[in-house]
Amino acid sequence: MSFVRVALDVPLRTLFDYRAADAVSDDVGRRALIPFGRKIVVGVIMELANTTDLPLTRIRSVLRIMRDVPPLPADVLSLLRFCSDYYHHPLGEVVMAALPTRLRRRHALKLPAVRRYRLTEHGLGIDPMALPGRATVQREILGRLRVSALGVDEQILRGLAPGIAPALKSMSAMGWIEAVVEAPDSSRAIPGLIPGPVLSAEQQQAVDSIRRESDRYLPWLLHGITGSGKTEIYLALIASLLARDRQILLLVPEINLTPQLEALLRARFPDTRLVALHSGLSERERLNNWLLAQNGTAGIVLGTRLAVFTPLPRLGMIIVDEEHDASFKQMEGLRYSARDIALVRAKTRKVPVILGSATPSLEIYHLAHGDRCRMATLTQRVNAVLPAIVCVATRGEKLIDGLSQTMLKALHENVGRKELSLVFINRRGYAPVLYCAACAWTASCQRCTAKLVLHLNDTRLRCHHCGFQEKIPAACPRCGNADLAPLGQGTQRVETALTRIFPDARILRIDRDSTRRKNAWNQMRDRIRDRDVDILVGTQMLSKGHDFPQLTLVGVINADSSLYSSDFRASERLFGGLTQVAGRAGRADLAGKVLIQTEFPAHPLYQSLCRHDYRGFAQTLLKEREQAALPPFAYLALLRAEAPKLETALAFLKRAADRGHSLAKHVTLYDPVPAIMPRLAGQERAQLMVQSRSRSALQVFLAAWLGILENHADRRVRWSLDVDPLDL
DNA sequence: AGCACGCCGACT
DNA sequence: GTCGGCGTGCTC
Repeated sequence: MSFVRVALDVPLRTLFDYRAADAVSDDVGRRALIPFGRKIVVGVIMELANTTDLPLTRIRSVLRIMRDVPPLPADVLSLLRFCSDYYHHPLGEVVMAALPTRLRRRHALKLPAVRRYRLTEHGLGIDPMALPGRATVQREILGRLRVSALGVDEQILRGLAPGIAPALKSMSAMGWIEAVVEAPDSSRAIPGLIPGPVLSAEQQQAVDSIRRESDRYLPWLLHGITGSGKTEIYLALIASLLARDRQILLLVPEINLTPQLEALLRARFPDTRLVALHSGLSERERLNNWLLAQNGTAGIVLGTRLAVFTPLPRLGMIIVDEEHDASFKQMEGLRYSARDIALVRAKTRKVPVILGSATPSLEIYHLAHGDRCRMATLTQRVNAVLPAIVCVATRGEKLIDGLSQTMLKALHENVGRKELSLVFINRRGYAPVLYCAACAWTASCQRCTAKLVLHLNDTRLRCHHCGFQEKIPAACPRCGNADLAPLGQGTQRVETALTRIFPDARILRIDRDSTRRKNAWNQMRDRIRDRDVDILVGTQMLSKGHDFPQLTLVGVINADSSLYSSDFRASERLFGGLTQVAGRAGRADLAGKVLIQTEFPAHPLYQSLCRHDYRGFAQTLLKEREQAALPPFAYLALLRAEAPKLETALAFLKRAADRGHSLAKHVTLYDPVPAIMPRLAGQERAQLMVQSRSRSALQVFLAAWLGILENHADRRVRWSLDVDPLDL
């Protein structure tokens, strides 16, 4: 009798046994259609078995093993198992979350025809420039096909512009181009390569040392200051791997960053099939790209954290760009760190993994000082020097909408020189607080422990945590005073102030609100590139990986707010964030200057920042972390609980702690406390921290502890475990 | 999670 | 007399 053990998308820590007479070992990793309760669902076969622990009467039969796409390979299955064990999350949910949504459903798949187009003899003789001016799409296609003698995948062409499909049809009809239909795996050929800039000695050295060790598992921290050309290193490494017929997995923090990098990769490697994998794709694109990665056709997979689970038969290297970025950690459900999982995956596949950053996480920086991780360092900017960073003391200063005289003067001069300036505030909206001067009332969210943020362009108060919004009251709801005042600065307020102070300057605000409209961000980037802007006002969005070549002045206001936060990672993040914004200044041939307004110019963080001294600052923080037994010198887990009443959540955690104490060996359980934001979207939240100097002791404890917690579930409380939490 | 079963309050 | 509230238990 043969059985299969199936992973299902249910929050249960078990696999489910089914009868499957026709199952063979090649079916492990395949999807199966099965009856579950009174529904029919899709699961993934994790194991074959000859026996089962259940009475045979309870075993049902698999309806169909779905052999339409190849099975998940062994290394992905073991990675998913690892994830489930390490993050203590039900295996079924982990496995199903790693599949593209289309594959989680039972409907038959329409599999994409892999078709590429190439120029015919006739087409080769057509001069794109000789086409009528309005034939932009045809010109684009011809231009693209001219670069690649091998032809270009239809999917890639379709991505070039809207209206590609009909153009392909008519161009085929005219005999300019022809379609080549081929079996999925036959498209490999020696990839063409457009040479990039000549590498600096330092860059070349980094590339050489990584290349020397590229046949085994080895993590590399690529620590390169902003503007030092880390991307060129990735490209050089990618080129050598493609030449050896290997696939590269390139992970980036956010979708925002992919279009630029994607364009660069496509330009440099015109014959290599590159696929993107992120949540911004349609289900269909996601499935197609995933399949191209899985069957080995895609040479480069560029994706966000979810791409770390993609099957890659010829994987040769994993690159994690902006390794320190918090977006690599998923904050709900399976709370995994794609950066950490990338390390595990590289290890099982015996390939190198490159972790790039100008401001590495202390975890990785510390790791790179041991013998299990190498470090390659870039200390010089390509064709530029680092900007001068200067603190502007604001204590006792009179500020105009948050801006000091020094800042305004610098902006004035920079605008006069026709150079680009950036004012950075990490807060969108007009003002973070609406305040009644008569009775000290402030507008706060009914559902969260948070103040409502004043948005003046649509005259509403908004909660940035739960999305609640309402009209701005005409008078104080508590005392009737009609004189309500906005307190503090947001991007809109600074934009308004600058417009007033510099009436002739072209000012552009960039934050989540101003870029919400589709394509808005692209248009804004074009405006900046075309030098149609004098002053940019923006949030974090601006600091992540964007190059603004003419930017020479960066002003930072309200940086102090996170200086004395209760989160032990706050200063690491502040230093990193400020280094990243500062790094936007002074590229190409123009010197840059950075002004940071602060009440505490003598603070060691700012002192290190002004000296561009990441190393010194990191060493100070590491010493503190070691003394306090915090990561990377200890390992943490957080049991989070939420309930309608805080007392319920706290009581649950208290009971959990009581049950845990007897199990705790080399593990410390702290007292349950309310979360940083005790109420969020109407739910009250608390958390319990578990700490250990030993990762394995922590793991052993968590496994035993969760077993107990599951048997004492309180249905009023929703709880979850966060291993290696980033936010406390 | 989802969905059944099951036992107590206000309605056609 | 029933419709439906959500407590409890189960899914191979």
